[in-house]
Amino acid sequence: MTRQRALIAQILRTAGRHLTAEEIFQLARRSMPSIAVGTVYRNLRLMAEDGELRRIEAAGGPVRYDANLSPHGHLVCRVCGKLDDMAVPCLASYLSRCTGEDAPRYDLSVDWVCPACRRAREGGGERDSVDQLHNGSQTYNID
Amino acid sequence: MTRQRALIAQILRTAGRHLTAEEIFQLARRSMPSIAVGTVYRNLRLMAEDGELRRIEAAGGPVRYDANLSPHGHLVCRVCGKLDDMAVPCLASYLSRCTGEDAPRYDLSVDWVCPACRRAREGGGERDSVDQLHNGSQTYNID
DNA sequence: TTAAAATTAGGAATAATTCTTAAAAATATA
DNA sequence: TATATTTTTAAGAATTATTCCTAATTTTAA
Repeated sequence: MTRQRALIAQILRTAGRHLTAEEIFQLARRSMPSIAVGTVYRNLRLMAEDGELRRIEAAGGPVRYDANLSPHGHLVCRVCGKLDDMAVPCLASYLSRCTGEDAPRYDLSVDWVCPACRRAREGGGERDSVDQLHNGSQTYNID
Repeated sequence: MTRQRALIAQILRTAGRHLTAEEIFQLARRSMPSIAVGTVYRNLRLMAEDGELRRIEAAGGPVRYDANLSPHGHLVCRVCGKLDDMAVPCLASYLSRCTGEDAPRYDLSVDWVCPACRRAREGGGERDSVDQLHNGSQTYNID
């Protein structure tokens, strides 16, 4: 565990959102100006291999990294590109049965139009059902 | 619809597996030696935007393209890299409820060790339960 | 405290993809 | 059908994301 790796891990834990390698590099050099971009990539790769963080390959854009290790999917707005977390109950246990993995790692990204962009598109006014669904909790029965 | 685009669509439909842009380019130039790599990329992007084909971003490797439009996930072997299709019943309808999309497009890739690599690793011998799942209707070998 | 092993900074190299431009092809119009 | 307009193409330069290389530095082990 080097100072560089500790810094990268801390940035990701406190970010509160999904950062790209480049964003992590820019944040890291604020407190450690000598850090190299290759160091950021190498440590991100190693930590992902060790399961200390998750790689997420969201549609189109560059790879992002997530310190939240609990299984979840991602919603990608096709209008503004915003990335949201999404609970997918039961998916992990279904995949565990299919693959024989104890804790299967998956990457799920779903294309949608986020509530803000949907309202802008539809001219505002009516509240649509998407907001309620997104803020509520769904159950996913796969059996 | 140009000759180039028709060729690309036909290659993907008859491939029987998930091709990268580079593989599609190599196959295309056999019957149309003048085709340019940029043309392949542009048409793949346009066709994906139109929903005529699916982009799949499997862990690590380059983007692959899939003419199979029915919703399904992908299994990626972490040892040999082989890519298999995988049925995920109910996921599409769950995502439809969450996102408000009629036919939500998703990209699901799951990290596992395929049956062949698992046997090689464990020294062969015992049939494991993964094989049964794999040979059943859950998954089919595509790559 | 010193030796060995691992990691770093810095930059070159690579891979995948997009962009640019003039020419060719496709489509619309007369 | 001939011609004008629009779209798409080929070719390759440019860009973006990422990995690789090397000597120097840092970390770990003895």
